[in-house]
Amino acid sequence: MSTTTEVRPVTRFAPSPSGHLHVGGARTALFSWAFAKGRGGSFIIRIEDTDQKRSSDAASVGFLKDLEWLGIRWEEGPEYVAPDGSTVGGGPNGSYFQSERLEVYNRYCQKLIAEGKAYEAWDSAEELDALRKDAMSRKEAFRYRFRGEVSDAQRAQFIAEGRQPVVRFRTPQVAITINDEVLGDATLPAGEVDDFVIRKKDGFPTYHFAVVVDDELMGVTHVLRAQEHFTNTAKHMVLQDALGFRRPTYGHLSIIKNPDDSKMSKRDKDKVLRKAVKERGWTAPPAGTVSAEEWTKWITDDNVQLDLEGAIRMAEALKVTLPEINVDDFRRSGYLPEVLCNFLALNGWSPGHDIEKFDNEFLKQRFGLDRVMKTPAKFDRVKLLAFNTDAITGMAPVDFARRCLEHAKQFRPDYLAKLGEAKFALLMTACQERSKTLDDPFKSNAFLLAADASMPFVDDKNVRKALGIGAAPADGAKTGLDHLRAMRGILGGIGDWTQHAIEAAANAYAAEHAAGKIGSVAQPLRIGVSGSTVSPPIWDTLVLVGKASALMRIDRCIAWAESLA
RNA sequence: GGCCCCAUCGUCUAGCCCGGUUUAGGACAUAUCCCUCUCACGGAUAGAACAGGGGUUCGAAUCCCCUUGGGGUCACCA
Repeated sequence: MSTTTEVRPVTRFAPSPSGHLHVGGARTALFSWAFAKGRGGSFIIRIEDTDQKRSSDAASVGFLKDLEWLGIRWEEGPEYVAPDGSTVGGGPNGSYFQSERLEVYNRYCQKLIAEGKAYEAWDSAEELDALRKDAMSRKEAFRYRFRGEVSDAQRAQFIAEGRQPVVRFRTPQVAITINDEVLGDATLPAGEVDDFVIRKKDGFPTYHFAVVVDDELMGVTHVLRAQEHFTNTAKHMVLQDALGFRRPTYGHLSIIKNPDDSKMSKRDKDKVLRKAVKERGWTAPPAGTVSAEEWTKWITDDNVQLDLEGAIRMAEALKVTLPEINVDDFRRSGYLPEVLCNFLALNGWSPGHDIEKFDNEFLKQRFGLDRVMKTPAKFDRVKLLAFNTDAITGMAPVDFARRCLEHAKQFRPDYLAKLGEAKFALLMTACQERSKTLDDPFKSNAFLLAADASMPFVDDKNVRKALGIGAAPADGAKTGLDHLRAMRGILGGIGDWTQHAIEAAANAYAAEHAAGKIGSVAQPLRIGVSGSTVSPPIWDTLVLVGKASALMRIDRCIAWAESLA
């Protein structure tokens, strides 16, 4: 028993506080979770909130909901009540917020100072800047080194000046070999790591110090994290040695990039909006998007980000689509959590044997560090969409309907209100095979929500062709508009407004007047009730719109088409 | 710039560690055709890669070196 307990891995996901989970973070969490859970171990979440400037508020752990949605649950960490009522988190090694563990870090920090392994440094920001500039002028990387003992008199003088010391680690001047299960071993030459800060002047530990102390105290055995931490690992290892801690196994994951090779970032949304604004030459915010002050700040400083609601309104005004970056963005767009996990796992890992489709259970059983990719992956939304499409078309109709209903409650309440239960169910059956996301039934059928008296008709090539506008009909042949006029009369006489009855009437008409070509009748009807040449199957569409609305829309369409001719 | 790491179709990748079984496999995307009331789905077919150069070897995508390209890091941010 005890021997098996010893080999059970403990992993953790340790983000700084955020309201949203970024896809890169989601993948790190997924891999960490899968690694531990597949080996009977446990998975911890810890909040790295040691930066007081990025102060945390209530929304600071909003990303927990995203993790839960993905099916990633944690044994230890912040407590979270899932939508199903169960509680996730808690645990014996808390607090899981670093800002609440200051005395722990101080204890170890004092120990290092007492042993001469760390020391107070009193340099001001200006002095450090000067040192950096100096190093830069010699084309060298700046490395802080112990600058000599500070006498008691000097120390008193600094305190009198109101200066606050930081604590720096006295890094041994030896070569340091980083062991990494993904990237392999790498040796940094002696002197490469400087005397880095372990306690800031505000008394908070730096990331490097807190992470080392917590990983030890929480029993973390395996650390999977972003590749940007790879070189930092040397700092963590010298610290572990100085404190007499064991060394966890490390694995550094490559970053996820955009198709254009840029690093995927939350700023990408603003990038898209700024580009569109620039192209249109807008100098003021469109009405109902963001305030003038927000606009000014945003447009003059590329580092300023619009909040999500503002960004969505702006995107609508600009008619651009915001890139999905956060897990919640994908949820909003109608992606399935199991598909997102599957696809995320494929970015940087593969099970081999040409297996691509799998669930988290499979991932848990098969995931290992030996098959993790060293190279950065580009996030291919098109392939993600294809995976999502496959999952949706392969879903039992009842499941599709149920999940769309959940989605609609959350993001499309207006469709629910307008359609009612029966028509909502019909929309689901009519849309499943042509839906790529849970949002498609709504996103691509906005005409269902339109008012009969004002629904717009698209004036494009396809519409004109289907209606026969602008082109002389072949000898004696009827135009689409002619068919529409005739069908208006036939439809008006149908008492039993069902797909079957409508189709039968249309077929009979087409057989006699359109050489049996139902398409030349269906398309004008489609334009009539939806405003364009694209909709769900036409008989379903007519039922969804309803008889009265359909007739009214067709009348308006005829009048509109006549005005074009 | 110093230091560290990486390199297979357009993209995600299999194969590489343990050289020959590879005319380098799969998926997404692309092209053409078929199906079709629109859109989509689906079916069929096709094109598409070992970054470049040196070695080692009977033989290299697989091992070694160099070049080029890419990434990370060099904060009192994580």
